[in-house]
Amino acid sequence: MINQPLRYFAAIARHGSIREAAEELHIAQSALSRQIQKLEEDFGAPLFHRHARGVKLTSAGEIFLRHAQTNLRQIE
Amino acid sequence: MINQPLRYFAAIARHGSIREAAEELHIAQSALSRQIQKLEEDFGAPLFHRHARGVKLTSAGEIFLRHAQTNLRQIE
DNA sequence: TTGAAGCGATGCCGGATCGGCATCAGTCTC
DNA sequence: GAGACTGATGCCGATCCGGCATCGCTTCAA
Repeated sequence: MINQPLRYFAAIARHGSIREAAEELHIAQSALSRQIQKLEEDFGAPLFHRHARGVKLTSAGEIFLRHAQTNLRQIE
Repeated sequence: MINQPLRYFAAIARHGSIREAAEELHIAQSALSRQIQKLEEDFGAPLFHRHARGVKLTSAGEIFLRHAQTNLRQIE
C-alpha cells in the first residue's frame, strides 16, 4: 500500500497506543513499534513520547500529524 | 526515504524517460522500471504509455501527478 | 511491599521487497 | 538489414517487513 508509514503513524496518534493501533491495523505490536522507530529515524526527530500507559505526540509529532492527514486524504 | 515511490514517479514524468530519471535518481533503469510497475499495480491503472523513445503520462497519470506534487511539497 | 497486569522494545527468523547486472524484445534511424 | 536506443525481465544478493517469544519498566491492587 502507498503511504503505509503515514497510515500507521496516524492510527497510533488516534489511539494514543501502539498496541491498540496494531490491533486496528491487524499487524503485531512489535511490527508497528519498529515501523514507527523507522519513521522517526527518517524524520530525524521523535514523534511520540513513550509512557507506561501508551504514547503521546511530541510537538514535532503534532505538526507531522497535520501534514500526514491532509496527505492521506489526497491519496484517496 | 518517505514517499520514495512518488519521487520516482515525478522524476519519470519530468523527464518523460525511465532511463533519464534513473540517472537523476542514481538507481538502475531496471529498478525504476519495476518500481513504476508496482506503483501502477497499487494504483490500479497504468500511469504511463510506453513508447520507443520514452514514456508519456496517461490521463490518469496526469491527475496522479498533480496530487503527487502537492504531496511531495508538503513532506518537505 | 509484593505480585500481577499492561505497555513498548528487542532478539530471532522466514518471507517479501528492492536494487543491480546482464540480457531480451521492440522501435527508430541510417 | 545493422546499429543504437528504449523499457522489460530473469537472476541474485542485500535490505526491509512482520510475527512470535520475551524482556524491562511502570502501575495498581491486595
